[in-house]
Amino acid sequence: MPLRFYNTLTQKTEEFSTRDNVVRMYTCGPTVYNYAHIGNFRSFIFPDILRRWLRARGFTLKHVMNITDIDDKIIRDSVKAGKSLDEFTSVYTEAFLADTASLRVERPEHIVSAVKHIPEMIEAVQQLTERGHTYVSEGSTYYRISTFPEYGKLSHNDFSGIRAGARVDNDEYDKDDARDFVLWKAAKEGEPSWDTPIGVGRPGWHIECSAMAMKYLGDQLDIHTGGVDLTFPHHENEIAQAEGITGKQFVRFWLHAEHLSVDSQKMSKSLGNVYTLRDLGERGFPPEALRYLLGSVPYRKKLNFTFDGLKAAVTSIERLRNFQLRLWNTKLTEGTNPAAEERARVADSAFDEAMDDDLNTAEALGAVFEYVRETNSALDSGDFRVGNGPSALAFLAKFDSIFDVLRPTVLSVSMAPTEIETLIAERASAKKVRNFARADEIRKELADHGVVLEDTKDGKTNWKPAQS
RNA sequence: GGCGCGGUAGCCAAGUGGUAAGGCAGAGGCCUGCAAAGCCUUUAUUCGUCGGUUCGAUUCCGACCCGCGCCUCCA
Repeated sequence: MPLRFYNTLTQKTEEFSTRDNVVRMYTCGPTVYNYAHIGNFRSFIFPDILRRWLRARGFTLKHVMNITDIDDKIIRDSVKAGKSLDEFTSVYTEAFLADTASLRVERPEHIVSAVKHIPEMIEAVQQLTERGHTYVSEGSTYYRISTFPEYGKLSHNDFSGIRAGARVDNDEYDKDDARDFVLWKAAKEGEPSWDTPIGVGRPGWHIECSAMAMKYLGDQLDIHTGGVDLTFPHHENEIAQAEGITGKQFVRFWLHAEHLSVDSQKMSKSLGNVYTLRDLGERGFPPEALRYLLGSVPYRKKLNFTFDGLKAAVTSIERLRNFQLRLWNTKLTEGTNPAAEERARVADSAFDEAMDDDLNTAEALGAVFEYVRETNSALDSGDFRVGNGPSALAFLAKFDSIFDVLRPTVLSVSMAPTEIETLIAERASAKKVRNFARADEIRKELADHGVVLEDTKDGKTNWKPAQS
């Protein structure tokens, strides 16, 4: 079966390909008015896994993500903090980039700042005006959605019941129609603004994504990702803007990531269940645990975050790492077992098939763990030979090229390797004379330094860092 | 009210018109001086409820119940 994704636009799972094997992809990035929480990261780990899988399937990526560094909340909070826009947003932009880096989220080819693209947004608004899609009211420019009959096609909302031209009373805005949205906001006292041909003011939120996406990716994108909550109105408005200008289909595939809840409830400050990556770190969880947890549930399925789930992720990762260590450390007998090669082949194709099916990571992991169990069993029985090593390591490497969790972030070992080896040798001598008390004492000492020992059948002792 | 998603073992979760992947946790066992790691057995006669279609439905259809999201800013 070919690679396929569920497309919000058509509400169907569709085969994916591009003419030139280049994927033009846009991801709605963060609004940098605070530290990102773990729910936000689901929306960024998803496109990361998507990127990695597309590359594994031979595509070249041209991926753009925006940083929204001008909007109402930013203005509100920066004023409150007594900081300039740039002073205020740069803190959270840096934090976001650091967090996503520690979560091993690959950097898109372009990370673009909204405030650095004001001219592009002005031009987009002007083009919409030329095409009769806008009107000005009290200095602000609005998009008149009655000029875009297809409005609602992404969110599958029917807006035909809303009367075009019916004046809507609204405390804040003076719009002709309730669904019209602002493209350019007239300047207000004490707020940052730009003096431009379309007036003194600042951009509306929606226009930045359309303008920047088209600047870097052209008129038509292959994939656009974002959280489900952005489907309406943000992405609907992006379509109205871009297609209002070009008359061409803006995006072929709209992919939306479901939300994360915490203890079955929406994250909110009042419930005290908003967690950041730093919070998890303080509780002893490394970033890859969150990465695994968020990646293990298919992106279109709601995910309920619990600390038990996070612990399970840690244990699962450890199982995979142990397997990798075993492959590295075990002395294998000569030869190649065809059955083991077949297992690797079956697991590999099951993994591919699962990922091709709209990134079914849960099923892909099922293939991985089944393979690990069977191969551990073969290692126990000696049915796994030297010649089977490469296919096993290759499969594990493929898994890790997508999930990227095998490399430990924190090496909690607080002892030099030579010293560890010396103690292991001393323990071996103690064991030889059945001085188990001394042997256990040494093992305890090493454990206190974050070192876990494993005695193997052939009398060797391996060590590994303790899990946090 | 409109649009959309979901209800599968203690928890997370995959899946199919033909009789329930995988992970975590629990229990028992093998291995081990003891551990660690690993393996084996065990844990859903059953997939929200009630009807229907079918030789056969968890999987299709209908109704209902429950949870959630969006419809204003939101990943």
